[in-house]
Amino acid sequence: MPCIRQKGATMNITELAALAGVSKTAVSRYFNNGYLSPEKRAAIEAAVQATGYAPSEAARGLRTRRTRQVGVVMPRLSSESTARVVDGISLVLADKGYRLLLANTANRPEREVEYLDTFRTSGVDGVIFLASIFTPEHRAVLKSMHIPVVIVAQQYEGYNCVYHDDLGAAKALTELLLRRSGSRPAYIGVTARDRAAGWARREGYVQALKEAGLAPRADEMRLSGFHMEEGYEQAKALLADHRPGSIFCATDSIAIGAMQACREAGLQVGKDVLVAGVGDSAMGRVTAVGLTSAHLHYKTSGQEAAQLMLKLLRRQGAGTRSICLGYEILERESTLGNMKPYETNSIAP
Amino acid sequence: MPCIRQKGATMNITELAALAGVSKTAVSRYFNNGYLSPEKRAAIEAAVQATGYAPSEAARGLRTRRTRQVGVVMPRLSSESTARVVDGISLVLADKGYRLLLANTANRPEREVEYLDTFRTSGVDGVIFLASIFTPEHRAVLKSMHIPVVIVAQQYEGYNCVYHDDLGAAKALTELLLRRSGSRPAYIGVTARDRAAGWARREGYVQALKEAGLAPRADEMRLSGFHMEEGYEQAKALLADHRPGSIFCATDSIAIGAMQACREAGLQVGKDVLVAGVGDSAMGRVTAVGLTSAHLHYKTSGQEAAQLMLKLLRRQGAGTRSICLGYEILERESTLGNMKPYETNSIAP
DNA sequence: GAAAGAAGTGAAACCGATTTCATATCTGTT
DNA sequence: AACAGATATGAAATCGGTTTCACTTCTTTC
Repeated sequence: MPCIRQKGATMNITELAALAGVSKTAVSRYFNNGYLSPEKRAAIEAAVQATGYAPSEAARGLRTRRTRQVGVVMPRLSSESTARVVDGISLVLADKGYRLLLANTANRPEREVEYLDTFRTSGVDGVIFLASIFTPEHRAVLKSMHIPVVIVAQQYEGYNCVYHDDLGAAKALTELLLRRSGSRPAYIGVTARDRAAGWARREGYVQALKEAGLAPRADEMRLSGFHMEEGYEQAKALLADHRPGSIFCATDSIAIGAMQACREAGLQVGKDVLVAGVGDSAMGRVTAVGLTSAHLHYKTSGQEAAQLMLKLLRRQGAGTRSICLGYEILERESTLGNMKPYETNSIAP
Repeated sequence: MPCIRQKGATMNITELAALAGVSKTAVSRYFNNGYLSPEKRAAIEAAVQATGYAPSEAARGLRTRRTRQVGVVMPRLSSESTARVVDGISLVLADKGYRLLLANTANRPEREVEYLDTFRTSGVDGVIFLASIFTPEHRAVLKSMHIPVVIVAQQYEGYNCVYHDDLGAAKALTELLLRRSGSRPAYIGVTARDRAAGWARREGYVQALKEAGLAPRADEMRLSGFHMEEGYEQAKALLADHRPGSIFCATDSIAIGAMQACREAGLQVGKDVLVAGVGDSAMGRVTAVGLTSAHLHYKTSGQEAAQLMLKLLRRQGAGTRSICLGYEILERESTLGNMKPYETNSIAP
């Protein structure tokens, strides 16, 4: 009499083998494309169809030391750019049968190290790291990992990186502001400890100024946080001191806060004062005055990072690889001045 | 002479036990709070500190049948509401030592079923399901899962759910539009197969009309997709037919598209035509005319779902539980008419 | 002071797969 | 006809933990 499995219990390879009338080795071969006669293959297939059996990932992982899981460490999910990157990663990985383990550090850098360590011990096959700042501790933990690591949005020598041309984008936008306003743009940015959004974008601004024969001035450069409100405060302070003809902001959120401050100061954005941001956020496309920004290919960077990870997991290629993605300047009303727009504020993509 | 492990190799419990001079049973007890003398505990602690040893999750999971992983199935990450929910989930789960396995269905419902099945076999301890539509296949797969399931953003009898009062929010907003405009609001929504964002919000609109003694009219109710562009198109068509005094939109994205269409038709939003949406998106807070919307507690719903999941994993409480979260109406300029605002369009939260 | 219970211990069985190994049966080549 | 190589097979070892079990020692309790 056949043994009926209890509800809730899962069948194992031995039982399935018995059901199909083959050895468990044969069943294992069925799932791993080993030598197997067509007859056995068919018998196993039928048994699998009938029972819905699937091999235990835990047992498989124990023996093979591969979990088919990739860990992703990120500062926070509720940020448009991060969400887009993770979206890109998940699409590519899922396609290749990898699962994605998420670690949300909620903007606490100490947690980044903690999670990297969790991943090291919990047996993921690789880690994709959406870094913001990079401390010696980060370096130490990354060194101690014996699995592939890909860093997204930041460039670090000796690591596999997928990043954006933050400097180029910032420089191009600053040049645009210079041309359109005919005067020195001010700057509102974030901490330089964030080498991409902080340092590189500021450096782009500085280089553009210098190449125009202008020396950057500390009182025209302000440090803000990532939130709209902080951009608003810094812009307010800036407008109280000087009255810049234009403001380059390191992120769209800051720029949107800045535009609000300008409006409240009685200035017409896009005319009296020009504003540009970076990131091409959904918000910047629907503001009162459309925000000029640089589109960074976030989703693509996630996809590229995942592709790179897959290559590393297949042990393809030696050494580390760096992929730099470009940018695209989208000019909207916030920098029009008296010129014709390159692109108007439209809801079309 | 002590055996030096090769680089890249991980130590196992037997080796650590040897190093600490105890049995592997003792080491296991160390990590699972079993009977253990203080002396042995100290010896093991020292060995763990020295080597950085951590038990293999695969081996542990094989024996215990618990992975400390919770699967999350969601339609897409690059949506503000979804990202906020997942953010909430991850915060609570991480805090309790659970890891989060992400399945991004990229808006393809057939993938939802596929991923639920993957989770069933890959040994997660529980599944949180951010459902949009619910087919018989969904029901079948969910029935066949012998692990806890929590459904977020939708309410289904017989399942553990955390959802929003979509009907109430829609009704309240429609009533607000009725009061402010003094005329019949039109409606732009999404497919009723989505019982929360589609059916419930439409029902809220219909109920508000009926209670005001008005019969809903099919030609004033239009079906849109979730994208801004589709809201724009539907609003354009609506404005070509009638000229409604106000439009209630099932989502903020649709509403923002609709506002754009109104503007292009030469109508002043908030005066000639009132517009409201649902979701309190970041975009709606920065539009030319601030968008009146209902704040839904997305992050909280993620946290509640995770809490509920933890309870289920601890086998606490019998039967299923449903948690309904409220809403908060945020009135901005898009519905002002000639009234004083309840809340002005400010960048403050 | 005997019995009952709690605390502490390690050998061995066990979880469910993959991989090794020894062996057998087919091809196609010399 | 002998041989090499590819195909096919299943018993047994293995991965690294947890759990069971049999047993010892130390407290309480009556």
